[in-house]
Amino acid sequence: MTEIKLYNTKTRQKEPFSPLDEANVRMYVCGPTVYDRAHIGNARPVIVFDVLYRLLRHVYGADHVTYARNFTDVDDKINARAANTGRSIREITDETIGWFLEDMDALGALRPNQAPRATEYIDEMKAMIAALIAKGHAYAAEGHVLFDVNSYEKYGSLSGRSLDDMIAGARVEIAPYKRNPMDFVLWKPSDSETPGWQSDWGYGRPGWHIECSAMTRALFGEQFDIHGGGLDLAFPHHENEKAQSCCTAGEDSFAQVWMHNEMLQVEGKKMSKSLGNFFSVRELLDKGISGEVIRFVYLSTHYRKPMDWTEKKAREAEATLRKWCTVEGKNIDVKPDAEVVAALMDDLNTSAAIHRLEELYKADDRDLLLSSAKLLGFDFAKIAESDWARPFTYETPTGGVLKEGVDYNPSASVIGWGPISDGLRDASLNLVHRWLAYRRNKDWAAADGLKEHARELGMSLMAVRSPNGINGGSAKLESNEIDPEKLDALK
RNA sequence: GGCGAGUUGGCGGAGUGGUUACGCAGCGGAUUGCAAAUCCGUGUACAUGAGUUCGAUUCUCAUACUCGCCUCCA
Repeated sequence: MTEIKLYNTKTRQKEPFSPLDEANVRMYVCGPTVYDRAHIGNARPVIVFDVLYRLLRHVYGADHVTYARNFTDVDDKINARAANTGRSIREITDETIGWFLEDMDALGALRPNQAPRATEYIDEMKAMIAALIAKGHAYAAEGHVLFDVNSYEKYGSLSGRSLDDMIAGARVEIAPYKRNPMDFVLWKPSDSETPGWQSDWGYGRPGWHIECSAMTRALFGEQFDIHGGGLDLAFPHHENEKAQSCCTAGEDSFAQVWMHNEMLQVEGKKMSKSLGNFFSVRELLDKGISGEVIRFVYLSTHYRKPMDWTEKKAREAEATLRKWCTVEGKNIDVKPDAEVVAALMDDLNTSAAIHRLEELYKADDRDLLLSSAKLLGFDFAKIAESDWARPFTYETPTGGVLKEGVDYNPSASVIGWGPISDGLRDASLNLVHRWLAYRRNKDWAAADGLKEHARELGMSLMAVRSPNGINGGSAKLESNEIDPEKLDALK
């Protein structure tokens, strides 16, 4: 068996993946802070690591992979949202978690085995903070507990930074109680307005980074295999997680492989609220762009390259998926194509895997196409049932000559995507017949005029040959929202 | 200011020390009243300069440009 190779941020190279325990491969991915709808950038790690999860399950067996993704449900953004809306924190976080799962389901992402919430692991965090203090890696000051970066020699090694460089150009918070400007908060004081827990260092709440260290410890133990997340988390979040964990359990502890997906842009620009190109997964779905199309666009770019979300890519992805989903296959138990698997094993080369799907499509190997697509998280059978991917065609019976040289009964058809109203169908078929009548009379000007007007409404008229040689016609609808009365009014 | 990534044909996007994916668009032909659809055919691209090499788009160095992170952010 070929081995999986993954790019490890820690070593800056692609290396063979060998799990600590093949019977229980453990992967942890940083999940969202739950205060608002997931934006499309949030979806990238979800989709990327979903593919990895599927691949690991394929290689090691579905029962031998544990995937955990947390919800950060204690955070100042959440507090602010609660203060602004007057709603309780729990209400906000519960609702947001529901949205998140719903939206990610739509993208075809499998749910992780574990979805720990930070607030359920406060005791573990406190224990870890206490351990760090005991070992001299952290200190309490003015109600805060801070991690002492100078106490960890390898601080900065994950993200490739040195303390001196960072301090030199730093934009860090200078606080009087910090020994080093880069020291980061493990615990901070809460007042009556903010959520908090009693601790040895006073009433307070955890800093952001400690939750991942504490939760992986609780769920996975001191060591686990893969830790994933967006590249923006590499520093400071992951650097700090690593420092916390390694200072309590040794340099070999915590994640063996660190993986980071590159960022996402929109139409060539950084997605930001100020540019107005900031939108949520839900907004995309509501616009009629299906989750599978979104997934396809994401997977056509390698995860370690910046990905540009564009309308054009979405349209192309939709066309491709429609094309592939027309294939019928029954035997979904067939093993996925070896080349698709090999592409994924090569540091998740999803783009190459998709290329291979195109070849399988062209080779007309339907079972293999379906089973391989499934490994990428596409269920073609299901997609084929969805409105956007389901073609509709209505055909009148094949035409015939009723009276030689005088009467025609040409066949007419209407084709398009998704559901169509009877009114639109009938109006379309009528229009086809009128067009065919002009053609029969060789009134090309009238025929072409009608065709042009129909095109303006979103309908393409095409001549087709019936098997018996009699010309028929077909109307292709670009949209099923065309007003039938407007079609009837066309001359 | 610090750190990092990238620059491939019209667009998107893999990949390789010598045989140069693939998709979309385009072009030519068949076909068509004209089209559409379909079928057949078609593209020698790898930022710039230098170096290593028998040979580099692929390795090394420099330059330019783009982008990201360092601040809540995946």
